[in-house]
Amino acid sequence: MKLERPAKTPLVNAICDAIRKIPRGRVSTYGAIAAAAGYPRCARHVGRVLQQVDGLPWHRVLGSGGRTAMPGEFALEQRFLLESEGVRFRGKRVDMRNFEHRFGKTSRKPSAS
DNA sequence: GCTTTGACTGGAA
DNA sequence: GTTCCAGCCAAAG
Repeated sequence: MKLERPAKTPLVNAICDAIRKIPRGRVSTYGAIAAAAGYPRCARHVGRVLQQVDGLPWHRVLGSGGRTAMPGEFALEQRFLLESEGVRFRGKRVDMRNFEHRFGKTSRKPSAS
């Protein structure tokens, strides 16, 4: 099966790939995805890619600090999907404190400091 | 090739 | 604690 790749540019392709790396039950931020894709200053484009490219877990993508930038209904849809994956919420925001995915970095525990 | 826009970010009110 | 303003960067028209 071929994965849809409407990415005409490496930016879209990189962001698309980065989002696919997010495991289930985990979330990430636009800035983190953009940075993982190689464009740390292009967080805005991450959101644009999510709309252009379908098949991506857009519900796993949040704004900085877990703040959602979307309209109400989309936020509810997103929240429902995340809860289905086991992601907990902290009031109106996602508990990124423990559910933020790290690209390339092994989420190792602070054994020593 | 220039202009407009955008599912963002971070800081200040 | 949340909401508003201004800045950044690349893609689309």
